[in-house]
Amino acid sequence: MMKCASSTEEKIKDAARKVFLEKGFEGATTRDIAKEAGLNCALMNYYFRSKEKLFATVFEEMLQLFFQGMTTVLHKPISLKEKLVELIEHDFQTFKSNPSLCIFILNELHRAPDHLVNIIQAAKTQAALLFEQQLKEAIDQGIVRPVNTHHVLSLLLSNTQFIFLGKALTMNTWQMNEDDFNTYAEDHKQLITQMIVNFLFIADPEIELRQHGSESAVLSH
Amino acid sequence: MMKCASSTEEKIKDAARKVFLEKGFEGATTRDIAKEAGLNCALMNYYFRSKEKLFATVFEEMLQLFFQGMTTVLHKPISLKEKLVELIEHDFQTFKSNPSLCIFILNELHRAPDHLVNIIQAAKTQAALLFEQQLKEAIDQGIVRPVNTHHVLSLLLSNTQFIFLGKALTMNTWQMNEDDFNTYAEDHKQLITQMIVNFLFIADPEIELRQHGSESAVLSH
DNA sequence: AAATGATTTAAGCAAATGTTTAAATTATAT
DNA sequence: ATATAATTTAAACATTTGCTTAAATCATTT
Repeated sequence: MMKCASSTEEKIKDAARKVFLEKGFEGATTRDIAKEAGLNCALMNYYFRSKEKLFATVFEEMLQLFFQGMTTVLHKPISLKEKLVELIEHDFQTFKSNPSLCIFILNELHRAPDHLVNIIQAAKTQAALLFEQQLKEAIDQGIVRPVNTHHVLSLLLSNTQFIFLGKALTMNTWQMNEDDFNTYAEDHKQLITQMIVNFLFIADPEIELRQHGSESAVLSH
Repeated sequence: MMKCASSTEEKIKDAARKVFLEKGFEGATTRDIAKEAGLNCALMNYYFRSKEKLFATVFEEMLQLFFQGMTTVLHKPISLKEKLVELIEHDFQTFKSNPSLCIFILNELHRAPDHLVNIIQAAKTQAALLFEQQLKEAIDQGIVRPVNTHHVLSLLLSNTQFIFLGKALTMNTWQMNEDDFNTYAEDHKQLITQMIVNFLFIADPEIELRQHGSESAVLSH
């Protein structure tokens, strides 16, 4: 009864993912996807009912993958500071291995806000609240500057996303090749990690001086 | 010989700007634009030769406007710190009054990198070098942490853009109305200004304690 | 092997798209 | 006023689009 359904289905999804990421929803055509998959274009509607449905499937899977990584980090039994560092690391890794992902997600957010909002709402309850609680505790303990969860998440996401959003521009403007860019991205990751941690965590001079040496030395006159 | 060319031309550009901003290049149709302008759709090709050319015109004008503001700030005879603050203020203002502008620009960067790159290259030589020089001087004087110009510009742009890129998501996720969002954006502006300035400028305890009171107080144990 | 149901294909449909055409209208110069 | 050139319009053109159809192919069951 079944020949190799899952195989073709996967081929279509793979092709769709690639083409949608590259050209966006409107920019991609069903024939583009079929060609990329090396399949008849009617198959697209046989397995998924429409371009819209195929897109939604691919999009949700991709977002799922992204959130899964974040959720894993958020659930780890580690300190808030370690969590922040790992979240930044995770985002950098994700977007580095797939630079089109940011603009793809942001585009969908602009095209059909409700779609993304619904997915986020579902994922939110899982682990974000845990993070929020941990942040609040740290604030209560006077370890962290009093700041809204939302602001913190914005800081993380904006600083990790942007570098990859502007990758083409950066490489061109500053005459970089792929290696140069990776070096630059790595530097920037260190920089924003330091900046965000320094900003959020209220420095305990005794400890901070040993941990961050040069950065904090200047504050100890 | 001329009836009211410039008037119709402007009407088309206004309509195109609006529709392109809303739906992007592929998402917008020539008929959408004609309808928005209340004009026959053949006029679009009479004044601009093609959809692509119309888009390029509108896009370049919009980018010009954005850079003009930045250039003005960069040319002001003020300190580096004041410049940073004003740049952040300018970007926030620009994107606040036109939230679609970020995604629009980033989209074009993804769709046709060369287009944007050429424009930027032309604008770059004007005022950015001036900023770079001022930054380097400050670093030499030990006022500012040794950091690349590019990193600084990334910090500015990423933190100002992101909040507006994710506006729809933010408002929905955190149940905000337009006023709430504006308040949040204003808060975030203050926060990132403080964070970036604190990070870049090497604090002179004597002065900093008076300027930033609560933030730096903790560092003075 | 024959029958059945799942999968794949080629062909094409209806609508939409960017663009052109040729005629109609309007403004301007003589 | 009339001729001329600029502007505007309705209609249509050729492609491209998402999607459907109906026949062909393949795998599985009996």
